[in-house]
Amino acid sequence: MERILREILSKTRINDQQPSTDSIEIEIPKGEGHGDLSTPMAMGLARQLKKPPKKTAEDIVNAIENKEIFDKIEIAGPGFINFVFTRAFLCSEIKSLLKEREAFLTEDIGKGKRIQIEFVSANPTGPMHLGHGRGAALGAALSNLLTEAGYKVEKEFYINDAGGQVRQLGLSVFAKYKQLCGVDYPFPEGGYRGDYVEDLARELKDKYGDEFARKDFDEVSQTIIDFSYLKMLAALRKDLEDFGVFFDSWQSERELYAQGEVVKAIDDLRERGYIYEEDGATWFRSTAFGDDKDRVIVKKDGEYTYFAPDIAYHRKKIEKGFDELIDIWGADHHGYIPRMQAVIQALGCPRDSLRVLLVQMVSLLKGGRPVQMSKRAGEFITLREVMDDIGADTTKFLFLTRRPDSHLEVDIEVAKAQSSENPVYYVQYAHARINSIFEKAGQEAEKPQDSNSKLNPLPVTRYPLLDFNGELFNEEEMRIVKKLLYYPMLLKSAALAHEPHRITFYLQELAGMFHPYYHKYKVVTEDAELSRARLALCSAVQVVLRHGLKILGVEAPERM
RNA sequence: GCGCCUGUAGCUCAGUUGGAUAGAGCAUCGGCCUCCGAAGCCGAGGGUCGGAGGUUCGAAUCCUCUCAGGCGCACCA
Repeated sequence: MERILREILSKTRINDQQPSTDSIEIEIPKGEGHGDLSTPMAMGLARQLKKPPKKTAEDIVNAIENKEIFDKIEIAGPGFINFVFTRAFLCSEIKSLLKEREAFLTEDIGKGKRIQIEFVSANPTGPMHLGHGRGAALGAALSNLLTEAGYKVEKEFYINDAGGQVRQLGLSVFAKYKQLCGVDYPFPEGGYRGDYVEDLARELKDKYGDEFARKDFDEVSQTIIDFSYLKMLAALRKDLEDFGVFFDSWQSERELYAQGEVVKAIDDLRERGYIYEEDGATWFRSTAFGDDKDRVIVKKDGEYTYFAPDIAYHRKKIEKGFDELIDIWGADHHGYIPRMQAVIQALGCPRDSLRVLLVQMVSLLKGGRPVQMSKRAGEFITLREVMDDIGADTTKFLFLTRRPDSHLEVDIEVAKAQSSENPVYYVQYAHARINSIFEKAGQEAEKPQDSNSKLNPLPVTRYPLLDFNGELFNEEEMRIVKKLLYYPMLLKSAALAHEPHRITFYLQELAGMFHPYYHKYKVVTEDAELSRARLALCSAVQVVLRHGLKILGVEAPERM
């Protein structure tokens, strides 16, 4: 309905000026009594035209040609124009929804533009914590959202398999392995201490026996490191899949080195004039694009800094020809944004072709007490544990009911206690409930009817009920109708803002309208025509719930 | 010291990119299953939007200052 209103408004001429389609703001009024949709456009226009807002609003209203779909158009407050649609129009929109489904719910704002989203990218040196889970839930939901909005999305995981981290893992496993072989060996400073390190050592011994017991780490480091990190990577992947998160592409850091991408990237920047040597090191002039200081990419000792492969990595992303890049990082990396955007600009791309979304940390509580989350200490709660405790759907929903940049506290005890009354079930329950309404309707339809029943004898869940009489809708039903018709607007704004959590809230609101309605009115009644109308509404609610849940990556169960 | 994020109901959080009278879920209290699913419904209480100025038709939202918490400020990854 927003689309149609926008079209109508864009055709109005005020003082020979035609407002551009994009400049027209259309809002969902907060409270009732301000129309079904409203626009503050007169207030903005009034300033330009130097006329009173109310007068401008009148001019706009007078310029509207096609008024049949409106029941009422009011000018209110300082100059809002409030639109009330006719029941017939709203119902015809619901019919379109039932008929066109996804096509009705979504709008192609992406126009096939290609976006790459890189997220999680957890080091393969240990299990994922809740912060990774938050990033995973967000990245997956965002890519679903943007896909629905008409973008071509690629999901990528960057594997840090080249640096000191995986070496540290290898060293830790090696130390444990030696100990298992009965050889005294010091555990590395700052090594990884989790139980999984011992598990890896044991698996290593199972596979290779005492083969490495008398060797130095340097002699066998590659084998040990590869063995360890590949196992960890496989575990990460399994956890992510069980969490319902899948990637299209896995980019290895090592591969960037092996294929000469790192050297190429530095050469490229050098040609563009952003590389210089000083104090025996090689620097990238990131200050040219607003960074605090220039950054070293090759150290005095000839080693690359971590930043070098990151440059190569992002250069490769650009080469792949994406229209927009999105990186989802933990908030503790926010200091890298300026230098990464400097890279993008140095390579000739506009600054905002890379958008970095920060996911704030998740602090974990257990019965009100903070849990230390250090890998060193070896005690931390993993995404896997939480998932196993309260379920993947609940966990995802939990993350997606928060803005990504809000600091999130999760009390694991509370989460467990609430798992059976979690908001996710509230939404899923509405979906399942509608399903059982249709089962009931199906049974009723199969019963031998004595007289004039017009219930559709077909399996009603599979076929949209296009033939219903919207005149029969009561006030509550009309409110649900409008709520459903707001969904496409919401989806669009969520996609533009890159904020999937808006969908989560919408779904709770929609379910929050459906459940009371269900309690108050019977859907399947003696009155066949009324039943058809109500079933149509239920079907529409279900279509929207299913669509929203799908974007969030949460199951829409038929039964619970 | 500098930078980024966050301060909204007892708790956890939304607030449509500056819109109209600030919302939800938990928690608390009181009710509802012969009736399409009680993972549900109905009702009640609860607020100086951290604080102070400013911008304008209009501010929880934008600007300045300030207080509190978190996180960053490497030739570590």
